Amino acid sequence: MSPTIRDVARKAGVSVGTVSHVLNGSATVSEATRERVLQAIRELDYQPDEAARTLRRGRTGTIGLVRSVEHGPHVLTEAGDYVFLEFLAGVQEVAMQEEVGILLWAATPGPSEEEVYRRLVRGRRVDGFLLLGTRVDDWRVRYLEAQGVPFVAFGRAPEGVDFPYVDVDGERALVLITEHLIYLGHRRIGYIEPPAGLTCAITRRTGYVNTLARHGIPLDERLIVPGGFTWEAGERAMRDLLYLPDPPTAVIAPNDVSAMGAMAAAQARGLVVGKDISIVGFDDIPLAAYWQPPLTTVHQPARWIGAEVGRMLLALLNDGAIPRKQVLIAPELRVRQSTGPVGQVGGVGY
Amino acid sequence: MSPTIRDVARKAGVSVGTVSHVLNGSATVSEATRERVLQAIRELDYQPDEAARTLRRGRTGTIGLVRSVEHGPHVLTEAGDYVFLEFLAGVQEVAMQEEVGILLWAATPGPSEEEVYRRLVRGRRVDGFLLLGTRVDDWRVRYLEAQGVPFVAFGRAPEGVDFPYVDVDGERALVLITEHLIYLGHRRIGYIEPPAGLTCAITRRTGYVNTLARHGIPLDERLIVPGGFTWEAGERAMRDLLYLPDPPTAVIAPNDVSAMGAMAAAQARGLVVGKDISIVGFDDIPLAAYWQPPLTTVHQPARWIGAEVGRMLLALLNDGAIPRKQVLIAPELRVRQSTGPVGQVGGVGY
DNA sequence: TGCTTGCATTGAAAGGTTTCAATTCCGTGG
DNA sequence: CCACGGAATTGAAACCTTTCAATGCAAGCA
Repeated sequence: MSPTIRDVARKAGVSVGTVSHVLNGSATVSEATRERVLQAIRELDYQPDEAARTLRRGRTGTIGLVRSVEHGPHVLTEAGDYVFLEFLAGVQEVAMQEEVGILLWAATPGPSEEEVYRRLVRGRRVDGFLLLGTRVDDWRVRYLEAQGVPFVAFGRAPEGVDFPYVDVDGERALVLITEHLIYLGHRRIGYIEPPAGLTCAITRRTGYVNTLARHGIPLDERLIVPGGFTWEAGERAMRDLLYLPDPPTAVIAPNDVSAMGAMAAAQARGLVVGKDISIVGFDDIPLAAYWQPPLTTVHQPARWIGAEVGRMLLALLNDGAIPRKQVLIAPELRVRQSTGPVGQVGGVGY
Repeated sequence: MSPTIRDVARKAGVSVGTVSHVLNGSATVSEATRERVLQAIRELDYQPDEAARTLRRGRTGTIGLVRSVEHGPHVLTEAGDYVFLEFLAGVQEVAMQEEVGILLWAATPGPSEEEVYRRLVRGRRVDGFLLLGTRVDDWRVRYLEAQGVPFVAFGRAPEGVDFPYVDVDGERALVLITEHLIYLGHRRIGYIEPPAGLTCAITRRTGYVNTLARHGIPLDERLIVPGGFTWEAGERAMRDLLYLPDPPTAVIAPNDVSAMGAMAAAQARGLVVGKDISIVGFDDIPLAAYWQPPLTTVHQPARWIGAEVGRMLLALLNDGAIPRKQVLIAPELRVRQSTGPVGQVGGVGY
């Protein structure tokens, strides 16, 4: 069907080797034959078969991106996904430029996810991986390192582990958030945790806990509730916090979408967000600034991170080395109207 | 490095052919040898090389999805992207189930996009394509049909063209929207168009124009302004409409995000949305219901569409045929508070 | 016993490229 | 006129599977 390199060779009156050399610049070819070969390629509309190339070269020109999704029928598009969208946009920008493909896969963490990675790696379908959201004890990291497959992560490496990544400094971010709330007069600050197991859960909590301590505010364990990145998780956590005998006057959510869910729960209780209760998010998704009330949050340049992570992986693939192995971004707090000075304590009629 | 089928054969004491048959069930293999082969595979942690498979089989197990992006440094994540996100989630759901990969690429419409498709098709990198947003005169459709490459589109085929697609009936949607506004008493209804060139621009406009006519409302060309799917496009279009000597009392935007931009522009003029001016979106993105004021819009089940389109393509690839070639979804109007009865005409103080 | 049948297994070709060692071809210097 | 060196080109192996025709073998039947 499709013309092969052999057809081109025949048409141009040269050997297949020569055509290949023209294609790849792998040997000097005289200008005359070069032109003849290119002409034949044009006339036949020839395009090298990528499978054959990959087989021979051992490189695919593709990077892998496996999305971790939870179980259930509607597994994807949980809220972290607005960040995913931006991240992906960044990755695509450099992928487009460098002419590499992105092989997108989805898997639920656990054995089936491991199977996916195994298949992609051992089946040689990709040259390297982008990891999204690193975990404290990350099987993927161990596996890819063991197999010698390059990867770069969006998400900090846990203590004692060393791999290339880009991340916003979550510990520092929580210092900023917590101090902001303390300066507003809050002393009972609720903290909704990111999903357990993620490295960001550790680092952020450290920032929260240390800042309270530094300001002489005793830690109340009941103010720390498990959470997740979804609207529903934020709603639920906020409800739990408001049920406390001595509820918080401010709440820190693990991301913007769950903060919005938390807002909804607070408003359902008749609270005015930014006045009766302060709420802080994380990510600064495009809509955060336009939310009612506009959401105080930490800016996460997901698109830039995506592009950077992509560039780092490509550098790793092309040169085997990387200019700067770990990039930790200083967080910026975007103060908006969802946070405000603490009101009359306990005066939130219920 | 990695073990090959030959290693497995040697270890199990059979020929490579037999191993392949075990792998693919392509011939009857006695239970005893079968078990021996599987054992060898396990011990070696063997995984067939996908490039070699693809080369031999002529199938990649991958479907292509090329995102059309506009020029500029920040090309992606224009607003259609919330829909893209949901759409992608749907596609990924079935891709995960059927164990096929998604090869994601990005290209700006024009010659470079054509080049991308050519490379993917002729380089045999994918088995088929998913098209996102069909155009009136769509080079991609012509090319893929000419090359005999299967594809399914999210977006209706233009008049006289026949290919498999899934879409919400845009014409009917605009009938619903326009009638809703007319019932609320509006007679000057602004219409912001989707980007020119998309098939949906044609079909939707038809619905708008016909409905006005059916209700005896004369068409005012000045109320139809060009637009796009971005926040900024909505803002700009709304500003233009409000500058008219006799501005509209209701405005229809091409999607939710541009509707939000339009809202911002109206509010900047001191108008109360839902009272002084009604605004309607399209898509019903997850945040539309939570917007202030909640946005009246047409629901577009993008996730379901993604899954359906994926299923259709896989059916096409596996069976060469498809149960139902074209799926046109009846639109549902979600009426919320961004639309309301027409106020005192012209009384919008400026 | 000889022959057929059917199952299990094998060997080798084919798929399309890259790459390496080998060859051809020129022109130049001795 | 020969030898040599460098540039251009070639041929074939290698990458790893799948698949098809062929082979081996045992059992069943006459």
